[in-house]
This record gives sequence, structure tokens and C-alpha cells, in this order.
Amino acid sequence: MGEPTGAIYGVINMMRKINQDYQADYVACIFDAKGKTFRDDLYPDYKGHRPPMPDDLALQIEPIHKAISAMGWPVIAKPGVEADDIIATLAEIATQNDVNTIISTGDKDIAQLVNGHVSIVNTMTNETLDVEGVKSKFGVLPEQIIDYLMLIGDSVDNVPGVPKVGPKTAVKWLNEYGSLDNLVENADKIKGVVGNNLRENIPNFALTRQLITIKRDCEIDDFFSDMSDLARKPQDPETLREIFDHFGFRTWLRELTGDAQAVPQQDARVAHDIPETPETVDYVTVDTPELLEDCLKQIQAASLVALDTETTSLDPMMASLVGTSMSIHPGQGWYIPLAHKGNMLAQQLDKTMVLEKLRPWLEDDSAAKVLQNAKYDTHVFANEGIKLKGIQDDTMLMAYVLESHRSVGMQDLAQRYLGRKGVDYTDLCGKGARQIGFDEVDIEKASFYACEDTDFTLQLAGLMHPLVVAEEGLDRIYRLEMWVSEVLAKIERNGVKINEKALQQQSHEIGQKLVELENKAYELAGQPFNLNSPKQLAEILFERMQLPVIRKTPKGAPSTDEEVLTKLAQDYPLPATLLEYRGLAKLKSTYTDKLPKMINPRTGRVHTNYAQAAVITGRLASSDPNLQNIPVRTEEGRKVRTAFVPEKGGVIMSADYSQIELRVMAHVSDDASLQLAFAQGKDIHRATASEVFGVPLEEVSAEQRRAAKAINFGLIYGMGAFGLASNLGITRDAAQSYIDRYFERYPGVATYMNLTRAKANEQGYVETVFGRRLWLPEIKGAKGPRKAAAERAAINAPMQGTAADLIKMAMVAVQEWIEKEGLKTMIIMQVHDELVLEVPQDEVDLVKSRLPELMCGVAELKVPLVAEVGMGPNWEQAH
DNA sequence: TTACCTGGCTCG
DNA sequence: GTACGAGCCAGGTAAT
Repeated sequence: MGEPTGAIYGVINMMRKINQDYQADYVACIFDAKGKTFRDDLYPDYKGHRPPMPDDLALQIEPIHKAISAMGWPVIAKPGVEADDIIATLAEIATQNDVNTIISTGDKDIAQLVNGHVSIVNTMTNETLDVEGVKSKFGVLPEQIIDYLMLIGDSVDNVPGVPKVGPKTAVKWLNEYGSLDNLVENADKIKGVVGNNLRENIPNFALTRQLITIKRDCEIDDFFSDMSDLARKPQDPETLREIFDHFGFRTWLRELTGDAQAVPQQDARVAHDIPETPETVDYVTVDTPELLEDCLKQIQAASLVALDTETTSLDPMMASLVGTSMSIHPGQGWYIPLAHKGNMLAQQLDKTMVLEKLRPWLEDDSAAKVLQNAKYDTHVFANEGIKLKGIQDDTMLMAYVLESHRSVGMQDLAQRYLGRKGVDYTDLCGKGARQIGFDEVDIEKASFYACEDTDFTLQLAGLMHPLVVAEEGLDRIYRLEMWVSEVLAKIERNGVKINEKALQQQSHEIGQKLVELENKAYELAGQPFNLNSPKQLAEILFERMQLPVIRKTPKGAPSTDEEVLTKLAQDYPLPATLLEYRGLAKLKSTYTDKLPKMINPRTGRVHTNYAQAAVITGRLASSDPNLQNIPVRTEEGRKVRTAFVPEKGGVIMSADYSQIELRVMAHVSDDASLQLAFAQGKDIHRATASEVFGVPLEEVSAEQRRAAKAINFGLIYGMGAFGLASNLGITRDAAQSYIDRYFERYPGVATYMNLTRAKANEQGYVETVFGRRLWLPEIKGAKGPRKAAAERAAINAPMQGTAADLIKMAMVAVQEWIEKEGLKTMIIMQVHDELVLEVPQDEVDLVKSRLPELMCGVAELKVPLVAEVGMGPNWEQAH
């Protein structure tokens, strides 16, 4: 099915404009389909670089064709044309029909406005045809067919705030909306235009999106500026909705997608009624003492209040409160501006005064509040010396528990659950380098935005909460996530002490080594080049030095990654040098240089951010800085860990679950042999080797154990013989026989994998032991490699997800215990299966004995959980 | 100059 | 095409 986004966008605009201002007589619908008809004789440089024409080209054309037909206009749809053909076709239409206006689609390559006069440019051949040129080539003067050229699509392309959409976003859209129909239902959300490169990446997007209108009897400047204006305002949702309805787009597309509709939803999602959009809203800016009193009185009396903060920074530890908003009814909201800059200061109540008035309510555990990502606001209030309490619900976490694979951003939730499109943060503050702080935003605009946020939050909570509690498993996971959110806020705030000097010293040493390696590389290469550039490196290795190309990247460039360099290093000296350089450069730029810069000047510690709703399996993700990927596998890398230190008089303690995912596999697969091995406390890889290779436990060789370990890990990831073979450097047949033997010895595992695959295919999701639901949108519908990938994810998800559930429960248990005992011990990091704590000396014995008990006692699986504890003067030595 | 993408590398 | 899940960095390039 043709991808309508960009094209529809252009068509809508075109139709609106035509309908309103320009009475078109004729619409030419001409598609630049490339592919088979591409004229190699004309464009030799492009030979071989063109994708084949998609088989369903006609289908792709149909949407636009029908759209235009629906207007009652005649249409010429003609695929497989190039610049010259388009011009010729236009000429044909113009001469054969007595027309005033022609609307055409085409490619921007073919036309260009030059000095208010039309010329025709073919950017592929660089051939420019002026008036005479057109005449001689086509036998008709351009004035006869055109007065003005306008590229609607192109204008939209270049409008600030309307992003150009690349293949990733386009695919994301398709996945997100599931079907063309859905996409259209959400048309007012579509912002952007499909870019040229889509054609090469996704055949379905081959539909060209530019629309050229050709207009007679109109001042060219006016027309151009009108069109530009139009293109700049396409995101107005109401207007778009109107246009859609007016032209019957929904009906039209439903007809078109009749087949698609018959296919069941790919990611069946929770059903709910989208509420009516309210006619008006009651949003109040609280800027007088009277209004403040009124607001206070009402929030104190309310049973549930949606709360939100506006701040100066996305970094929660650095953010300063600019304003706060509350809602107690749908369509209603208060915004209390507190720190908007400049001449807006006079329009605000005193920040300190307001916060003191709010404090009792904010800190009241019995005053129920609902927030979107409460962890952030907890930090913001903490920065102002306020302990936010009474967090009853978190809409972000509800959304995450319901559908962890989809966006949990406020805007997306509002769209999905409320059918509303709110003001986007970037609409207010811009983005990137030109982004302004929220304290620079007009109070009036800020107020609407902030009130809308809490308004949405309250409504979302009302809609999502019943969906969550309706399912026992989801409810349990949601309550866990609420606890985890609170614990994470504490861990983030605790931060971790970094030995800045040690890292600087390491940076210095690495820097010197890098210079040496660089010079050595230049010598071996016979010329200087940028060692950090894969592109330049590929030129040196594969062109200049003529080394064999081992593998290519997805884009077709010769790969220079570790695997390739390692192989080349067997025969040549340069790759080995590069490998060493790469490792050290990564170490320096990402860790030894970066971490000291991340130290918070106020606390003197590094505060990571744990994203609780980012990973589809339920894991956490750490960022800014990411403390979950600090090096450990190499000697030099581990040095970085020695810089993670306790305050004076304390130690670093680390506790990690042993073989957590394999234990989960033993549990869920119910495989007797695997469970027995764990029950007997065996070295699991050795036990596996013994089974697979048929040797007694004590006779397992190091090589056999290594292979067994690879098998064990591979199985967790849903690996096949190909993967295992390349991992172990053995033949595919040998790898297959290992796998076969494994499944013979552990038949429960084989059964479990087949069942999981079947279950995922049938219901579209899999579950963890504790009821976390993990959707696999691509398991239905998709085919070939994509479906296979979804099936592998389905195998892995219950194991990774259950492990995530377990450590989350452990975090809550440990933090509760610490608080109950009134200890000074702090959890400072979580690394998926490991908890890192900073423990004062006098609490060491207590924590060391209790920590593993707590971690292993969070759940009773069919195999024992084991946690290994270590401690030391730094993280490295705590293992 | 900025914003996005690619290739590569770090972790569990 | 080929093993799951993440985040971050430097270089390269397209758009401004």
C-alpha cells in the first residue's frame, strides 16, 4: 500500500489552496516513479544506483489518484516518467485541453524559479532550458503551458518547525499507527514531509511527494508568498481535520485500505473510548493573592490533583522551578508563574511566599497527586527544598506498563488516549541551539501549555488507571514501578563520588599512548589520516593498501569494525595498531574525559538519570552519564572503575545476581536438568558442557566450557547455528550439532522456546513471570527477517524482563530496609543485575550479610536465586 | 553553523 | 540476513 503521509500532506494543502483561491480546471497527477523506466541513456552517472520499480506501483499511485478524482477533476496518472516526460505531458495537457490552471505532481528536480521567470532545470543532467530551449525541445513555449511553478512539497520541506521525515521516522509512523487508516485518523499529528532518500530505503515510499502547481493570471510573487504561508501553517489540526472531512478523505482511505482493515491489529492494544474534545477550557493564571487562595482551597479539597512543574533545565538536578500547574477537573487548570524573567517578574507572585503556602499540601502524603514522570518533579521540588509526597499515580508509568514499546511522552499519550494534540514544548521554546529557557516564555503562553499538561495528565489517569488495574499482572507491575520511581529518585540524588584526579591522570596517560599509536599508524599506512574516521580508514586499508574487504556495512561501505580488524590483524600490522587506538580513544572520550565534566558542582558527585520507561523489556536505561556501560572487560578499562569511590570512612559494596537470566530460563522452561544443575549449585556452563559434549563434569575442558557458555548466552538471545558458528569460529554444521545436542539434553528449553514463539505469534505479546506484558508489534504482519527478529525478541523478552522485575523488587526491598533500619548506607547505582551501594564503615557487616538475603528473597523461583557480594575502596575492587 | 545519520564501541 | 536490550562519541553530510 502506498505511503500517504507526505503525499497526502501536499495534496491537502494543494486542495485547500485550489479550493479557496485558485479555481483549477485540470489536475495532472504525474508520478516520478523511477525504476525500470529510468533512462540510463540520459543519466549514465546514475546507472545501477536505482532501486527496481516496486511491483505494486499502481497501488501506490492510487491514493493520490483517487484523492484528486474525488474532487471531481480529471486526472492523468502516469507512472514512470522523468523530468522531460513531465514537461512533455504538461505541454500535452495544455494544448489538448482548454485550460487555465494545471496542477501537477512532479519532482522538484525539474523546475526552478529564476528571476520571476520560469525555466526548466533538470538537476540530474544540469541541463537548463530557457524559454527558447523549451520551445525547441517540446515545440511549445513554456508560457503556453505554465505561468508559474510552485513546489508545495518543497516549501513544506524547508519550513522551520516542519521536520523533514527520514526513513526511520516513516517506518516508525507505520509501526506506530499500524495501518494506513490509523495514520489517517491521526493525520493532524503528521508533521513533516517524506524526503527523497526514502525512495531508496523503502520501496513503498517511492511515491513522489512534490506537487507543482501551475497557474495563470496571477502575480507570481503573490502566489509564491501565499503558497509559502500556506506551507508554513499546515500543522493547524483543526483546519486539517476540516479539510479531511470536507474532502471525505477518511471515507476514501477506508475504502482504499479495506484489505488492511481485515487484518487484525498488529499490536492489539487496550480498548478505550476517546472522549469528546471539550469546547472550551478553563485555564487560569494565578497571579494575585486571591487567586492563589482560591487555588489552594480547591486543591486541598480535591480528591485527586494533577500536578506539573515547569523549569529551566531538562537535567533534573540542575533544574530550577519556573512555575507549577494543577488540575482538578477535565478542561480546567491553574498555572502559578514563579520565575519568569525580565519584565514578567512584576506579573508574578513571590516565589518563596507561594512555595511556603504550597508546601504543606505538596508534602502531605495524604493529598493525592498524579503526575507525568513524577521522578522529575520530585527532583525539581527537592531542588527547592520541598519533599514531594502523596504521589498516587504516574501517567508515564501507566502507559509504560500498558504498552512499553510505545512512546510514553505526554504529547503522544494525549493523541492516543484523548485524541488531542497539545501544545508541544518545542512550539514554545524552539529546539536545539536556538531553544530558549521556559523562564523566557510569555506567561500567557506558558500558562496555557502548563495547564494543558495537567489537564491531560488528569484525564489520562482517568482513562488509563482502569486499564491497568483490570489486569492483576499489570496492576502488580504498575505498583512495583511506582515504588521503583521513588527509589530511583533517591539513587539519582545520592549520586556517586568520582575521583576526578585519577581520571584526569588516566586521560593524560591515554592521550600520550594515543599519540604514539597515531604516529605508528601513519608510518604503517605511509601517510597521515584521521584514525577516528571509518571512512578514511577504509580508504587507507582497502584502496591504498589493497587489503581484502571482509564485510560491508549496511550502507555498503567496507566495514572496519573490531571483528574485521581482528581478522586482518592476523596478516597485517596496521589493523592491530588501530584496534588498540580505537579502544583507548573510546576510553578517553567517553569515560576518562567525560565523567569529570559530569560532576555536579553543588554536590561534588555524578548524578546519572535512570530512564524508567525507555526499555521495552522493563529494564532501566542510564544516561547523562550512562553508568551502566562503564568498562569492565579489559585491564585498562577497569581502571575507570577504580575512580568510583566512597566518601571517606566508607566502602563501595556491590551485589550482583548470579546467572540471573539463565536461572529465569530454568524457571520458565521448567526443564528438569537445568533446574537440577542450579539446585545443586553447579557451575552452569561446566554443567552444560558436560551434557552437550557427553563428558563427566570434572573432565570438561576449558574450550568445552567456553563453547557451552556461548551456547547458554546465545540461547537467551534466540541465536541460531549461524550466530553460534561465527561466535565460536566453528563451522555451521558443528554449531548446529551443538545446538541439537543441547536441546536433546534440555528438552524443556526447546519446548519452552517453541511455546513462547507460538504464544507471541498468537497473542502479539509475551509476559514475564510477574505479569509484565511485552508487546511485539512486528510478530504479526511482518515477514522474513523482520519477523524472525521479532521472534528472537520474543524468546529473549521474558528472561530479560523477569530479571528486570527481580532487580526492581530488590531495589525496593533494599531501600525499604535501609530506611527502616535508619542506615546511612546508600544505593548509588543499578547495572541491570547488580546493585552498587556506598556503605559507612560501621554499617558494613550488617549490610554485607543482609543485602544478599534481601535480593534473593524477593521471589521464590523454581531455582534458587544467588547474589554475590563484594566490597572495596572502589567499584573495581568491590568485585 | 546546526542537526541528523552512520559506524563503531561500551555494558548486562 | 543471521544474537537480545541499551547510550554515547567522532566524523560526515545536508540544510541553513
